Amino acid sequence: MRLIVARCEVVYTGRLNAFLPEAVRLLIVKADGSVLVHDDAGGYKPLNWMAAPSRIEDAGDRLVVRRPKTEDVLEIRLVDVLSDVTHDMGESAALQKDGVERHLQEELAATPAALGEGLTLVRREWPTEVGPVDLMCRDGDGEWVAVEIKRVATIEAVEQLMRYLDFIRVDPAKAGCRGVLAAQSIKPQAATLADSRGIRCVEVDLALLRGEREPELTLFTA
Amino acid sequence: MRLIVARCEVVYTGRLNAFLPEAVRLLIVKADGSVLVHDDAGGYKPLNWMAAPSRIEDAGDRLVVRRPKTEDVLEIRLVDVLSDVTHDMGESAALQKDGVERHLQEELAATPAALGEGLTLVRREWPTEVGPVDLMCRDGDGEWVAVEIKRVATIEAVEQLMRYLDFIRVDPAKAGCRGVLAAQSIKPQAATLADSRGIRCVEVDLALLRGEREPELTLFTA
DNA sequence: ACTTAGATTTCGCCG
DNA sequence: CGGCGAAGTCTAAGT
Repeated sequence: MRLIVARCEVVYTGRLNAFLPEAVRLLIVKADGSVLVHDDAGGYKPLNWMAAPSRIEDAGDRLVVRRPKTEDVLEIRLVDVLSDVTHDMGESAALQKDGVERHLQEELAATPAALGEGLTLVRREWPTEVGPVDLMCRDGDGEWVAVEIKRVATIEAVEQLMRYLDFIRVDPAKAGCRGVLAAQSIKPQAATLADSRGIRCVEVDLALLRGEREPELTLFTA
Repeated sequence: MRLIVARCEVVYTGRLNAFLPEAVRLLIVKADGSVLVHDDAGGYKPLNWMAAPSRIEDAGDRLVVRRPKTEDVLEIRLVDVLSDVTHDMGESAALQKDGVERHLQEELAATPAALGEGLTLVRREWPTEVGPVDLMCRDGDGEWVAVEIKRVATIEAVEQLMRYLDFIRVDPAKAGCRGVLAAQSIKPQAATLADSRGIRCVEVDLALLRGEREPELTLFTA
């Protein structure tokens, strides 16, 4: 990894055109060819960048980064190099995560009643012609219930569930299938659309779900 | 900006939990308190990070970054510091972009006739219950026309426009409202779906639109 | 290889 | 400040 701190000017042309006037910035050239231009503020997104794979042309006072097979070009004019060091970073190690949508699905699959009275799970990832439904359940009356799960539910989630329902209901045995949208957070306009489509919304909390199952678990471990 | 290259272990807890096993990585501490943990490969997204504003606790062999008012905590255990330098970056300079959807919308708002014979603009960002329509126009016969604008139009764009139309047409005065999808590039599947939904597709070219109005208006033609 | 959907999405605008 | 939509989205998984 090469780290350059320099007064520079940056031009990107490709899917759009972008220009950075002369200023002091951090340039990162990664081992795989990725190039990042960072400011001393702002979020994690670089001001400008080029993804790997790339071909880098280093003319000393000018770095030209091209992405093969595309029109993308990142051109960095180095006006004043304040620092230029290279580090060998050796072996890497992958990130481990917990708490993403899949985990919410696991908890709800284990406790479908949290989504409504008398709900029982039939299958996770129930396949339809347009993709898998997160949970397929039946309610106390034996009616089918398709559940779409999101961490944050937007209008897109409602449309996704509607697509599934359209195909599920083609089967006469499931013509009365209901839809439930479950999420940690549901956007108001998503709720509005869901309502107009006859889809019920349920806000759920992952920590709470895990906490609520704990007593049952202690019954067996005690 | 502080740049640390170190063998380290990183734990994030907040919206989810994430863990990075011990390895050599680049740590960036920006002037505004943002902290980024970068690997020597991969895109511009850090493996782990914390956005500003943050409070940083530096115990030498341990950096603890907290985000006030949230539960977010980023904890970095420094096992072996290979480099630790700080640079004063001085004044910043903002990024200038050209060619995004907004520019396309501006041009089409100024020249709605490019979308069809006799079209006149009524309003940009016309509000509906499920979001704003990019352009609301009327045609030569006085009929309403809702326009959705994209840089690249996919099936999603067609569904988005259909969503708007469903709500717009509830008003009897706009029951005959037509839909037009305008984009620099329209995916074949999107065009097919649009056709089946009675939505007209128009491919437009930003440079051409500008050329028709003011030949030398773009940022980087000089 | 291409498409689909998630993301600690981030970012910017507008209320 | 929150909601909504775009993004050079990126990225990983399934087909």
